[in-house]
Amino acid sequence: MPKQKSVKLGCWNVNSLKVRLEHLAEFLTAQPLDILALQETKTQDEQFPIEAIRSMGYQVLFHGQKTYNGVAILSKQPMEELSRGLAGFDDPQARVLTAKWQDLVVVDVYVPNGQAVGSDKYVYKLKFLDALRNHLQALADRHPNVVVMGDFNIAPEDRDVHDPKKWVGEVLVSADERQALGEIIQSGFRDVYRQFPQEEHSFSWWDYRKACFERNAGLRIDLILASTPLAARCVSSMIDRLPRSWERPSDHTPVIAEFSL
DNA sequence: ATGGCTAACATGGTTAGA
Repeated sequence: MPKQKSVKLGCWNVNSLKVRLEHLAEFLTAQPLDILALQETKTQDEQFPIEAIRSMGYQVLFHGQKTYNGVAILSKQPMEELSRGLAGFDDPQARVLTAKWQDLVVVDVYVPNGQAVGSDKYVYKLKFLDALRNHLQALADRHPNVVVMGDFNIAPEDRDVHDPKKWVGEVLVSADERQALGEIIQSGFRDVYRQFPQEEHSFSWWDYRKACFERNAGLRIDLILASTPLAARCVSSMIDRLPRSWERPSDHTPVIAEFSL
């Protein structure tokens, strides 16, 4: 019987890696995760701060572009890059990175925002989610332990929304995108945060405007989804609000899950 | 009423986020 070990994973939309490097170092000192998936690095690969990440004690894979989007996976132990983007979904936007870490397949995802229900960007969001479901299905067919984590830009349920009445039908909560997320989950994944008792009004993103963080007027749109066999090995999950309280923060805060493997 | 912040790119004001 192999010895059980604890593996801690997290995801965080940093809203510019360059601006948030000090916060990242501070966070990883407080929460020495085994794997951290970043979104919105907004960094071209040629300019990626490999050395700064290395000095934090982490290896890193990255898939970026100029100005927008960009994803990166940090880990203490070696990883192998499996793919960039989604098979069969030709996309110039750098939003998905898939890697193998020991027996785990890790998918770092930055789902499109969608701008407004019915817009071109909303249509793109739904197509992206369909391609993401296919990507995850193909991975889960070959690997029992798949985790997909990042900024989904969808609040799964009304309890993930500070004021559901105000948000009815809006992008991030609308029926079609919730349905698309539901299809991913129904294909064999679990939102591990909800496997444990959590405080009401737990959110992962707060608008910079109108003192939303101070009023806890937020949404839970950053998710860790684990394949069913892996989800059974999840022992805890939490949102770490602390980095959102720091000076000049990202508008998102990290989400963490611990597994017994 | 379409604002209110923040970041990138650029160096003033637009694009995008969510």
